[in-house]
Amino acid sequence: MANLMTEMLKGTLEGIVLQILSGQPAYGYEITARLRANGFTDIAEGTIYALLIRIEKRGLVDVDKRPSEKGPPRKVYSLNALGQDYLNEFWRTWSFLAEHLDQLRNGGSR
Amino acid sequence: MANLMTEMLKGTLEGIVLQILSGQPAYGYEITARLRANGFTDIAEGTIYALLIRIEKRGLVDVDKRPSEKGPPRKVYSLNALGQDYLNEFWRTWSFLAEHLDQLRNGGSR
DNA sequence: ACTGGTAGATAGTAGCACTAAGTACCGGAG
DNA sequence: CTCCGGTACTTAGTGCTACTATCTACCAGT
Repeated sequence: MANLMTEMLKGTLEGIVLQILSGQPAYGYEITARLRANGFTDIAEGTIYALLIRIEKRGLVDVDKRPSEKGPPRKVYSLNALGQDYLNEFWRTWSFLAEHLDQLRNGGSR
Repeated sequence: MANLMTEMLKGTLEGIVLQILSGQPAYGYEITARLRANGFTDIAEGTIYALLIRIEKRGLVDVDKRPSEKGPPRKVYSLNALGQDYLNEFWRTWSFLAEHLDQLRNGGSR
C-alpha cells in the first residue's frame, strides 16, 4: 500500500532540502540527520543522495568536496543564485497550493 | 523541464478530489470544471479520469451510472465510509507537512 | 579481528500526473 | 443532411520522484 506521505513528498522534498541549504551549506548525511530531527523520521538516506545528485545536475547547488575526520570525504552542497530563484518559485507554488487547499477544506468549494 | 506544480500535486490531487466529493457526489467532467474554476487551470482531464478509476478500485468511492441529457452517461462518484477515513488521514498528513514546512520557512530549522 | 558509526553511490521498483489520441452522444449552424 | 462544438468518458505510453536494498569506503574503540 502506497504511503500518503511518500506521494505528498514528491516535489516538496526538493524544496525542503533547498530551504535547508539556503540557511547554510551542508552535506548529505547532515541533511538526512537534520530532516530526521525535524520530524521527517521516515525519509530514506538513499532518497536524499539521489535528490542531491539531481539538483546538482540541474545546477541549483554548488559542490565542495572536503575530507572528513570520520569516514569518506563529504560533499558539501551550497545553494547558488539559480537555486535561490528555484526556491522562490517553489515557495510561490507551495503558497498557491496551501491556500487553495485551506479554502477547499473550509467549505469554500463553491 | 518538469513543472513544479505537477510534482507537488502528486499525492495531494487525490485528497483534493476526495474533499470535493465529500461535499456532494459529482462526476468526472464536473469535477474537472470545478477544479478549473477553483484556480487549478492546468489539470488535464485525463488525469482526473485516471484518478477516479484508481480511487474506485481502492474502494474509496461508490459509483452510480446515470444517463445524461447531453452526451454519454455520467459516472457519479460519492465518498463512502472508507473514503472518509482516507480523507481524514490525508488531512492529518497534509497538516503535518504544512506545519513543518512553515516552521522550516521561518528559520526554525535549528 | 570485529563491530558500529560516518559518508556516499546505485540498480531496480512502484506510484502518480501528463500527453495524446480515441469513442460516444447530442444540438444547432451551414 | 452534414459538420462542428460541447459534453462525457477511456486508455496506451512517458517522465519524474521517492523507496528498497545493497554496496563501497573510512575510522575508532573493544
